Amino acid sequence: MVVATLKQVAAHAEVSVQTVSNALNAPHRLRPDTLARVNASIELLNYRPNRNARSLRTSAVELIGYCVPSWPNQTHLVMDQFLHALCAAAERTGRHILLFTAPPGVEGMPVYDDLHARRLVDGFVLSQTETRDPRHGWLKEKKIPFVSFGRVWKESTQPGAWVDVDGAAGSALAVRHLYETGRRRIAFLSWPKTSGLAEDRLDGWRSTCAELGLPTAGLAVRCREDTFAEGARATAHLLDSPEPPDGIVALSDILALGALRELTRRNLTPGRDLGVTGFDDSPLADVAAPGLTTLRQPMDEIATHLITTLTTQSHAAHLLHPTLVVRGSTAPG
Amino acid sequence: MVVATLKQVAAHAEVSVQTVSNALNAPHRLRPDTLARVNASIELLNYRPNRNARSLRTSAVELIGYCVPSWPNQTHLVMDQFLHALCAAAERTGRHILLFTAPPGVEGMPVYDDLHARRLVDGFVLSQTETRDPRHGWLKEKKIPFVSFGRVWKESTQPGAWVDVDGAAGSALAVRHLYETGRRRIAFLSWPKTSGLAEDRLDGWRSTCAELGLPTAGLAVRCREDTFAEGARATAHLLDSPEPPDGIVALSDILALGALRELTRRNLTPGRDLGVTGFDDSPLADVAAPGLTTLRQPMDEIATHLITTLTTQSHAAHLLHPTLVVRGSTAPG
DNA sequence: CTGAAAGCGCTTACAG
DNA sequence: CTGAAAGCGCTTACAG
Repeated sequence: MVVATLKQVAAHAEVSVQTVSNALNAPHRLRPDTLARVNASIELLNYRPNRNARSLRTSAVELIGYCVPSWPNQTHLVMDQFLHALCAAAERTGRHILLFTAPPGVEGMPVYDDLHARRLVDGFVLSQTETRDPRHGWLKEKKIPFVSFGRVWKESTQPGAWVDVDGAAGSALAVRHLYETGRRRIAFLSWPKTSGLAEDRLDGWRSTCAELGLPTAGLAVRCREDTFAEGARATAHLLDSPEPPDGIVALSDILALGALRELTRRNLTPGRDLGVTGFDDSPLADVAAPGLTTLRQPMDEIATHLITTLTTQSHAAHLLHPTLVVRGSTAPG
Repeated sequence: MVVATLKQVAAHAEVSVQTVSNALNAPHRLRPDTLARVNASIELLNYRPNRNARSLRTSAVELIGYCVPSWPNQTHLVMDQFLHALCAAAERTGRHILLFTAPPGVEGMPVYDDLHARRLVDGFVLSQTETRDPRHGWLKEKKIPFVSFGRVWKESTQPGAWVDVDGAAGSALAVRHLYETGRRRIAFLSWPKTSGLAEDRLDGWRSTCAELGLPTAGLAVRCREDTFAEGARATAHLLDSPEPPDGIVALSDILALGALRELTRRNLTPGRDLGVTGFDDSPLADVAAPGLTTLRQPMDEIATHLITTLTTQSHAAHLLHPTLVVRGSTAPG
């Protein structure tokens, strides 16, 4: 299919190519009648500006790189939600998302560098941020634009802009909700200490319990990995203790589902006998009987902040708040 | 960050830009010593070819468009697997995936057209193919390159190339596996008739049951939507019938999980009292107690075929085979 | 095997 | 308000 060029439109409208370019990029510079004539030609010839030519000239490709994560042991159940939100937010600014794969950590950085140097992307959205994530410093030093979904934890400052969801606030919402439904011994299912995300959410649980005068000693359990079996194992451990909990805040929907499974196995009814909450409002939450109360991340808000922060090259930091989606797993006890 | 250009490399190596370009794109044309000198300069100056300039000249962007799906009621639990495989396959040919959003059906076609006309992408990978999907014909008529993941069902021929997984073969694997573990009344949980995917898998169930001399009458249930609750409802209906089944092949992991829930609710043990299988090997399959036997789509193979078919512009059709992943839900009865 | 030149389709100062 | 010209960084026939 052959497409019209600026030159052809100019010839058709009997103006210079410059004027057609202005009609597109700075219409206020044209006299109304000229603009109308040019627009008519554009319409008639079904003209679409060649983005490569534009990018070559302006050295901006309007493409944002995003590394598609692949974890062997970790499932990303809300990735489709995130990607859709990110894509929609990018499109609202005339941009698009370019997907790529790269090894994790610093080993993947040459891939980022290459994509940027070859002008395939203007910058990057980072996610799956890890403790002392090496990517941020690396990109900053190379002066490659980026924004991070997730903080580099336990650092007062971190290189570059970031957007994140307040995990401690999430735990607080969960604990208070369980408290309001009558729970007084609320446990926490966590991940290994290496996860900053886990520490943040754990802190929220601990401080909120303290505020409400609830016990925490012996009620935090570390799971080895984010699996159903680990959630069940940790729950079994808690239930077998001398003073079992009546509420469980789990760090993820998967751990929470593991907890639900263990309850069911012991003929306990989630919601009635024990309140359970998860994190992320993944599709799982709706699938589990009797529905999992969970913390939803504001995906559209996250995506919008990521894109605007990246494209304005601001060094902003946005800490957003999750919301609690209440389902059967925390029916009043 | 300022990057070196071809011109600068040429000056440094004391050759013409043409020779540097050849060193990159047709190294065999250079004398070995010239090539070595040019490569040394490329290395030294850390030269990376500007892709926009290249694309402008060759009018190929090496980018493949993929529309990120968003369903209100349908969860796509293996999308991260699919996207990662697709991305990796594209990169093996020096290409990348560009993500975009578009309204479903024919209303979204102007978006596809625009992306192609503005040279943001060379072509498209279509997924979530629907019965009489209007996109295929539309793209073909516009001569926009594409390949479809999924057949336009119930048509002997369809516009363009496609790759798909044989759903009937999947059902056959599931039925035979259940048969081998002692099941003799195998039911099928389906979707509404509008889904070609559902009809394909249903047919496989029906014909394999016939081959094995198993009954099918009254054993196929249509679920209204792909939810946990619908799977449970259909299972309840089957279990309440005069002749309840001893095996269930579900059209999706979600329906299968619904079935498992209903079994558990009735104090039946999946695997022991009834065999249950799903489709897709989503993360759910590993999460459900006691593990869901399910049909895995060969993601890497799918992705590789999609990319090579699209980039070679062939009109190939590839029907791939799923594999059965056996877990506790079909433990011998 | 190597080089000079044209051109891909835009945008951007700069004149008029 | 409009236009002629240069140039973004490559590749591609075409000579030599």
